[in-house]
Amino acid sequence: MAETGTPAKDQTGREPKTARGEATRRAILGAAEKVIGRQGFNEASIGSITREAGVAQGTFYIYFSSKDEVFSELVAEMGRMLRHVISEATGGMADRLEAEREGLRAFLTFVASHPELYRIVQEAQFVDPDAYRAYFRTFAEGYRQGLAEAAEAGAIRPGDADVRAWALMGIARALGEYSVVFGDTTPIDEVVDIAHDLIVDGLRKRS
Amino acid sequence: MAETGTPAKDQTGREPKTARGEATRRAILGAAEKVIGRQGFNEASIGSITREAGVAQGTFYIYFSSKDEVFSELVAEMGRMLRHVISEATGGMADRLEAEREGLRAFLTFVASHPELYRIVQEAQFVDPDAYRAYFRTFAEGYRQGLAEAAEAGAIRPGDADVRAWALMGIARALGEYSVVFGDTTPIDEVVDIAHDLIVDGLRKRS
DNA sequence: GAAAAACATGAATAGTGATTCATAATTCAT
DNA sequence: ATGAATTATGAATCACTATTCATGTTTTTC
Repeated sequence: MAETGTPAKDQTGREPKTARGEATRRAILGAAEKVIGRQGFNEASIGSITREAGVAQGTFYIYFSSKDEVFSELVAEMGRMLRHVISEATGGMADRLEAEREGLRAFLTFVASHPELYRIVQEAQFVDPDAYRAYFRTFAEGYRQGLAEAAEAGAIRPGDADVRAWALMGIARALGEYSVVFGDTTPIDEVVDIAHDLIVDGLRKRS
Repeated sequence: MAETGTPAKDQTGREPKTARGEATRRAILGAAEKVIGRQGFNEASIGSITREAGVAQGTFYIYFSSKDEVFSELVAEMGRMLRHVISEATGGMADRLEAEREGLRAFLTFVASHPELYRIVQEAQFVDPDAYRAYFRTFAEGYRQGLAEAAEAGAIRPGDADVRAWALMGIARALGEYSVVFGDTTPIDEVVDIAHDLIVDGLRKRS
């Protein structure tokens, strides 16, 4: 009966039923994150993943039904971790503009310490478009709501929450990429302050 | 601009020396844009590209030395076209903030009419990281300069031009993706106005 | 108008790597 | 302890596709 916890997908690689199996599955997932994050989806062979995990090639298929499946799982994991980290950071904040700042800081901090996961999400656009869109839609929807409520409450200027949500996500993403992909070394706190200043007050000079 | 015409790279597929060859090369490049843009780099086989172009498989290698090479060429082409379109749109503008608006509009318009090229640039991050970084660095540098000069001249509030350039590129990119990848149908002009309002005046409510 | 140069063909090659499977080892339940 | 379930192995399979090449066609050159 029970059978909760089962993602209800297809006949995917079955869940381990032993501590030993659980450990092996984790090892493979961790190795996949490392190897795919480093070499990209196509360069990362099942062989290189299992080698990194220290198991035989066939073992992979005990826990995952395909190369794509392990990838999707990583994308979903990234989404969960990120949402957790951000909501943790902005949880009790009353001031929307401050929440904006702290959310950005949490995002950039997380990304800096998980560059592999970051690359994986980017690549998901091509490897697993559904997972990619789900990832962004989930974020965008939460963001949109927050902005809409803040505008409603008069905490920020009114304006289309949808487009704003995408624009602000775009800033976060670009700055994450700036450091991860382009290797910029400006300290996160500085980047956050500069970007937050732009987000809050815009470019226009005031008299 | 000028340029010699010979990219000076390695022993790449040679340039055509005949009108006929020129036409074939163009056909292949166009087919590659269509097929790779639609199916992604890895799904797009040389066979599918040459079929689309209406030539034999071997013909591909008369003009390109590898699958990667045709890809790089497309990325470079996208960069050139985009820079041209944007500088065309913002060329004589005195007001920096207006230039910002028109640049964004030009970008979104271009992207909407060339969704394949857009996807290709995104994918370049994994297929040809050097081309990808070159593409963004070139944009970022131009943007940075524009912002720095505007700040210098007192046309906008002072602030780190580098981070701002990346943030603003991020907005453009996210909004482009919003329409191309996520199929949003909000008219470009509306999106531009909302985003420009945010860029210029920020989120903060003023008394 | 003939040899040369350029272009085109598509079947063959050749390397790759995801997935399967027969077999073996380990762990669990009783 | 012992049969059943679970987990692990890694060599073999199998499909796929980038690239090459020997040959044929078209265009240019003189």
